[in-house]
Amino acid sequence: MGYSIGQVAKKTGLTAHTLRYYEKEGLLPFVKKNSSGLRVFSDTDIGWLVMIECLKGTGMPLKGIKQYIDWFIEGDSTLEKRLQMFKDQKHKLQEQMLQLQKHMEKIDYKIHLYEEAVKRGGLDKAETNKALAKEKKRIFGE
Amino acid sequence: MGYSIGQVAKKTGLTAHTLRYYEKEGLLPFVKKNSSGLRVFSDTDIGWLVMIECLKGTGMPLKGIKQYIDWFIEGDSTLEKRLQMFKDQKHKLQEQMLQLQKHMEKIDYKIHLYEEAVKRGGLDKAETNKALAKEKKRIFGE
DNA sequence: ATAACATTTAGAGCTGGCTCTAAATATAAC
DNA sequence: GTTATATTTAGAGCCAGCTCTAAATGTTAT
Repeated sequence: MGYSIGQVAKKTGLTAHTLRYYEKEGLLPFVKKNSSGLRVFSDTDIGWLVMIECLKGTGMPLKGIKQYIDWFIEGDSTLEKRLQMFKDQKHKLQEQMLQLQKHMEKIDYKIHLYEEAVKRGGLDKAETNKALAKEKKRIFGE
Repeated sequence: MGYSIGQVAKKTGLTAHTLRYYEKEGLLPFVKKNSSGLRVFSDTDIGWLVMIECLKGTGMPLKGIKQYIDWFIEGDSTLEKRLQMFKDQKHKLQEQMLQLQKHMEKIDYKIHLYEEAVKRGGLDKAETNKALAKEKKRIFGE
């Protein structure tokens, strides 16, 4: 029910330094301290950390995450803002996943090219130029 | 067939500053200069930029990208290394996409919670705690 | 030929997100 | 009770990846 900063660090993979940094940046406003001034993380704090990891992992900067937390503290008058934030983040995430899919196709193609190249001892210049021409067309138009 | 740094900047969305920085970091070793010292980007350079964007977009640091370019310059003796690099990057990309999928589930759940909350004018504490307990269990075990 | 704009260089500065230090205090293990 | 380990603070340092500056030179339009 109460965890030391070291325990939380071990379990989350973040360092104690990073946890203190997050607190300083306003991302962990609910972490309590005991009578000697040591941080005691609660289950709720773990929940916030999981959310922080999620938002950070989808590209939201710490400032954006702090905004969400500030809205949470502000209370029910910010429910729509928070909903909108999650909707926006979902949209960004979808675009991100589409982009990664495109990158995956390029990388798959490169793997194909290099597997052929390894077999024959050199890159296929014609194939390489074909791919190049396609990209040039995409960027500079016809 | 030959593009100024400004043209390339406009088309790729990178700034001219960034393009010069990439060159300085060894990412654009094939960009030529004309008789007055101005950069002239070729289709091949555009191709490299597209590859750079792809690798950067999948989380590879510029140093890793430079390593690939150095191997390319080194020639056919590095074909296997380059193949392996792309295979490693594909693997990382797959993990990344899985992770994003998990983040998406969390965000979808939050959207659901906040849509309910907006309807009723406040968050469902019971629901919130349920999700919290699940995360705590996942991180700290039983 | 002149004005407006683009490009060059070396190098300084900036931002985000940590990461580490040092010296003091707290807790745990024996 | 003493050692070993953990935590505290304020503040400095670090790294990646840009981003900008200034002063000189090049290019384009009229």
